Amino acid sequence: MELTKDKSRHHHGNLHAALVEAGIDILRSSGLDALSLRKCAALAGVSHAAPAHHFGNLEGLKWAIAEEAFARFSEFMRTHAAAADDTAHGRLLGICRGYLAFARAEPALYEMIFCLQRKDPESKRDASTSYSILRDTCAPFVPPGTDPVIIETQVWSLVHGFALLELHGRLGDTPPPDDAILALLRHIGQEPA
Amino acid sequence: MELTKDKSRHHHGNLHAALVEAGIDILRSSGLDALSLRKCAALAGVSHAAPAHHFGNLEGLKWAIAEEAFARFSEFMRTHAAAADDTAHGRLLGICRGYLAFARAEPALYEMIFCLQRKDPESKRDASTSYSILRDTCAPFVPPGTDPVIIETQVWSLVHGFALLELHGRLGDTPPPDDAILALLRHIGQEPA
DNA sequence: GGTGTCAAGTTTACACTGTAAAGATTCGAT
DNA sequence: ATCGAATCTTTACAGTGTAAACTTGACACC
Repeated sequence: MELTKDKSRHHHGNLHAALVEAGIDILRSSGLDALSLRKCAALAGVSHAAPAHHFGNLEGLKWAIAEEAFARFSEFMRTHAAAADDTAHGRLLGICRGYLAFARAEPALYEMIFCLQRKDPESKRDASTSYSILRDTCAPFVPPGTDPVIIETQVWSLVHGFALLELHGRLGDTPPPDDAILALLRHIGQEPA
Repeated sequence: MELTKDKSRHHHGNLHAALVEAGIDILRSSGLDALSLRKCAALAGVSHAAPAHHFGNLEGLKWAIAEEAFARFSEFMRTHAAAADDTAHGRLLGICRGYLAFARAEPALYEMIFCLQRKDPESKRDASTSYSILRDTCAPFVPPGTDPVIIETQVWSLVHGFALLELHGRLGDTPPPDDAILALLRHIGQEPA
């Protein structure tokens, strides 16, 4: 993917993708606070007001980046889940470990995907970035008569919370190992003892 | 607490607290993106460069606000935990419900407390805002020979993740009820069945 | 082939932000 | 009473988002 446009041509051709790519580069190298419309424009070799034409405003660009980041997250999870375990618990632990691995490998993208807030309330896009891999992996643990969303949300909350506490430095210098936290999932879907 | 200073006097007297108070007001009414040094200064009736003298830069002000927010959170949790249940599980559920209640009542303050990132790495303050209420409440569930931090982190991760997923709108229009998610804690500290 | 239309970028402009530097004011210890 | 230091103001500057008017080029249509 070429980021900088051909200066001789007035039309870029694929500015939308180039700006998102530039944004991801900035996010990775300098973090969320460094992300700006003007820097993305400069990185794409385009005037500073060009991004507004494509995304409306900064929030629009951020959501476009989040969309692309979610696509990469999904692809990461798909390949990670390919290492299939034969037990349902093994698969569940596998995707949770993958989830944590992505959060650590791409912390800025992870926050864009799961923490970005919408200020435009009239935007019709649904913010619930549900991913079917989690649903499928949780399915074997849903007791009859209970809402599958409950089981999924329990798993998601535990892993998401652990990821963010660690990313935000709230767990001190030596956080507990992943499997110690994920051990709680051995009781997922069970009735109380 | 008077926010605006007496115009006749050059010294404010308690500008530090007044600026933090102004910041909390802005956070509550307009959210994190609206928080700025200049707005806090204006709300405190002081020149726009005054905050830098107290907090160094914007990040310093944010951490000062986070500190005050954490004090209020602690006070909230202390009074909330006062409604003591006689069982250890009842107490655990109680503080988790209180935690979620605070997150919903003060979402901006909650994010300041638990999500603010440090860019100044040389700052000596520890970001691990551990609160002893959680530790005490989790103590009865720590099996002999295991690190208490593991149990605390399991509880904290579940509740923190759930709170943030809901705050960030990732759980759709009808999130599962709190107790359905907290039901996972009935197995906290147990050996696998 | 000329023409109209429209999307894609550019230019210009403005208000707002953080932050640095230097000056003014006041407090407090001596 | 005086001097130093802390506190706040003033001034200045670079960077930011965003709106408006303008320019360029692509493309269908006759």
